[in-house]
Amino acid sequence: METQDLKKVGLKATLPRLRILQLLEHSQQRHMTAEDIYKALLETRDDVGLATVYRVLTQFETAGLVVRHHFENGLSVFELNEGRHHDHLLCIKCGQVVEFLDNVIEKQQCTIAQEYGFDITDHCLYIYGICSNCQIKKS
Amino acid sequence: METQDLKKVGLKATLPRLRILQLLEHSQQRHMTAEDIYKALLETRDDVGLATVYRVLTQFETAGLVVRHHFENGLSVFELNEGRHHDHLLCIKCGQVVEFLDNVIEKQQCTIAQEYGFDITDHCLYIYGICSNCQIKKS
DNA sequence: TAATCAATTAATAATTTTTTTCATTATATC
DNA sequence: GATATAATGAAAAAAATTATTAATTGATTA
Repeated sequence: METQDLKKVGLKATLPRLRILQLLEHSQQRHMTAEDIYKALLETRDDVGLATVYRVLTQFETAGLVVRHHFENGLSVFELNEGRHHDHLLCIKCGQVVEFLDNVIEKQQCTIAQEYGFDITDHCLYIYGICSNCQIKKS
Repeated sequence: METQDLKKVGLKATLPRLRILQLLEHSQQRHMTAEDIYKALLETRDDVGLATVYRVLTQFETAGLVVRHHFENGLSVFELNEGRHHDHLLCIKCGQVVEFLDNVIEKQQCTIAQEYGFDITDHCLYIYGICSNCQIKKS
């Protein structure tokens, strides 16, 4: 149950936190902006302030429940952290997001970091393109 | 001369545009925020409004003179586009930025895009870590 | 189960980053 | 050099995010 997930990371199980966590778990979109979440909660009559959404998401991030990304439009999007790291492939037409993990790339990143004497802490790779669907319907 | 570079892409050679272009070409930092540029111009008494800086950078971006990045703090940074694509390695302590290009990774990205039926248009890879300098002085 | 207390929230204000508007000024062309 | 047009600066507006504060909620204890 979500209440336990929150307790585990030292956060009180409050209504806003539960709702946001549930939303991230069950929403169609895996990747949501703070605004997305705020609106979704309004629709289900769970009136949670936008400031609270931001605050909770930041708490979730530091607690490791959630991962924050900056896709190239400059907006922050959040996704549930389900343990397994992955990178992203994004359609610039429809916004579809595909997650993938590739060993060749993962390894090569370590090699590169080493080469430059860096102690790697994190990385993110975004590939932008046009998905097969959007290729068909010519704009 | 920079005047020609601007004309070539269909932009009038105005003072603000020349100054910003020159700054990007000759500054120590290759990667600057709009604010950075604004401040640098103030220091040299070239009074260019912040709004103009943003406007010009956006024009430069669409003209292909400049590339815009969103590093993981969410800020936009701009760098001169000198033709050769590259990825970035960033020190999270001192902010140092290293540019690199790796064929293994480049090729693998195409392979992945293909695999998912995407027609790849662009990509960016940011590796975050601690540079050798910052590793020595323990925080 | 009620009382207590610290943590959390909503609401609002404040910040930060970026974009727009519009009157004024500069640029390129003739 | 005069003129038409495009670009600028300043200020205001928008958009995104963070901080403040008084009031409420959830957890704990009696």
